[in-house]
Amino acid sequence: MTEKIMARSKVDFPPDQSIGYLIRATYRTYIQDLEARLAEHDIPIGMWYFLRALWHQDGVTQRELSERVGSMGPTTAEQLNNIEARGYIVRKRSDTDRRKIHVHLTPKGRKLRDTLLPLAQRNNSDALRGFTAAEIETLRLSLFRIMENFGPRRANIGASRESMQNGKHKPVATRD
Amino acid sequence: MTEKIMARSKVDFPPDQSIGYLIRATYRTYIQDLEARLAEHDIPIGMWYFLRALWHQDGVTQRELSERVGSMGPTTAEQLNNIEARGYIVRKRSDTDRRKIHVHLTPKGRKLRDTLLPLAQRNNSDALRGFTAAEIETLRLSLFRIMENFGPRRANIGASRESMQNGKHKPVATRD
DNA sequence: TCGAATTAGTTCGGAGCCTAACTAATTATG
DNA sequence: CATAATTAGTTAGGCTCCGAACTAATTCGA
Repeated sequence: MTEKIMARSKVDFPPDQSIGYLIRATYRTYIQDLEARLAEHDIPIGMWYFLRALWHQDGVTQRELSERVGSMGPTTAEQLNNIEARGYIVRKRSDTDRRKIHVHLTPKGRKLRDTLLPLAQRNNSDALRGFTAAEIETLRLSLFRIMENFGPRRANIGASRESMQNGKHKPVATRD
Repeated sequence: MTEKIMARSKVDFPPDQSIGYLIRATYRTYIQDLEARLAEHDIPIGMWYFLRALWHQDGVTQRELSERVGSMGPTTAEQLNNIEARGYIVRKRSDTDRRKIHVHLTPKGRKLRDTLLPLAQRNNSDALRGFTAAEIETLRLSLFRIMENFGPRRANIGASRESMQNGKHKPVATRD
């Protein structure tokens, strides 16, 4: 009764018409779903991205991991501490450049891949249930374009340009 | 040199081909951009969503705010504490139901709207630079469909169905 | 070659968000 | 009407993530 609806006053820009709002909401439903799936295997979401990157390529440095996962140094360090404590990885100082630390999966960590990677695939295909291949490609391109619009230098946080397998990716403002 | 590329072995599912990964990456670029814009006005991102919801409709309860923003009770409580401490809102226990607390903007809080809301609009239009209206609509529908796929009961976290102004929204699995 | 700049990683502190467990008020039910 | 179930909000604690400031190693340039 004390509610005042200001909606139509002056500038009306309801939250749910903002693309940022939608992206956030979509992200949250996605992440909560994934979190629940991983919880069944006792894997905190924070570890997930790093394990995933390591299954894809083993032995990379922490710096490279940060880039691939899209996280900052401290986050990477912390998660690697957790993952190491569980015995999924070992860290080896580089011989040629002693600043660098290479991260290697242990057999235990490597074994996880077979049980956990299908989770990501199911999560993925569940998300896209009912989408045609063309719709998926359109969506992917749109997300790429948004990332590039937000900050060209950041557009490769989540995925590298060349990952668009069939180079249909329209190069938007490549910023030489 | 100690790197082993496992990419092509067995199940190859590179991170950047996962839609979840792309959504996460897009969300992160978006949120970091918004965070930076808000920082110039000394508004932490955590407050933003609640202020935004209150500018849209004032005097709602904390419960309603939680629903609109898509956050859980404790998050709402904490952010409202912060916002209240800054003098942007006051909380009033309901007379008719003393469990409820209605949240009201102060003049100070209301005034913020004029300076801050345009930020959201700029953030929005920057994100979508180069998109046609049709492309935007397609993207919005895709995000809605993903949310519904992840969990029908959650699909209204970020935006209510009727917010799709021109009812083109294909009702996917409306759950009776 | 030696000091400055850069690079890799860590430590610290804090923001944001959640779940679990709680209190208080209201509503439903026998 | 009394008790149980539900609803609104809070408190406590944990996970995720980041920026700032730091150490150590390497590279650059005068």
